[in-house]
Amino acid sequence: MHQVPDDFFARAPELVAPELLGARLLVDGCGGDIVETEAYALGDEASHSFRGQTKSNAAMFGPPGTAYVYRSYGLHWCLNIVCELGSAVLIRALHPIDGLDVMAARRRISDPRLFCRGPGNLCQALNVTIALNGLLVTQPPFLISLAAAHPEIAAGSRIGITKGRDRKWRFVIPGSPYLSRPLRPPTPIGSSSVKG
DNA sequence: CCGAAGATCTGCT
DNA sequence: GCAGATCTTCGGC
Repeated sequence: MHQVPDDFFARAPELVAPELLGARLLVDGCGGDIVETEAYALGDEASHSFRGQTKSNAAMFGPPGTAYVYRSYGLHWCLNIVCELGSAVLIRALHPIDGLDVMAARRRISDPRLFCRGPGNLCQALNVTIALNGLLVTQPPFLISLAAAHPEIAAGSRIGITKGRDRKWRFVIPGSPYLSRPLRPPTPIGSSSVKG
């Protein structure tokens, strides 16, 4: 584990996203190791930045390393880390390690595999809300340490989007029990399943 | 000015 | 596998 270099996030999100796998993400000392990320680029029709800067997505146009937190479906919060201008990496799941009892209480469940399974659950477990929007993830209450060694990485289609499904910008540690969904093998032509 | 859509999650069938 | 919960911005009329 080591410090994040100053220019780490000042790159294309599809390069940063796989490198965040295995990194430890803590918020006020609570969190664990990232096992699933997705990249959203500027000019990417699936990205919130696609139609330009607005009030709600302004953090996406902030400096690299900025936290972009948005509300999803009126209920959940989701955490992104801004990369080069107008792009970001969505943190989708992590392996809970520190503050397990706190996360259990926030999530009101006891199975650690479910604490941070999916972007909404992750934010509930780490107490990430709009209050953290616009803050730098290289500063408190955030703490990010990159993995000492690169873990095994696999890529697939992003989840829950209707546009931009062609890009294989979902990155996971294959076989991890903490993924929001398992990574499925490439879908044969003509299959009923579309999601990867 | 109004309403459709949305980077989700849970519980029930 | 699917519908419902729930809210806010922004795009279109």
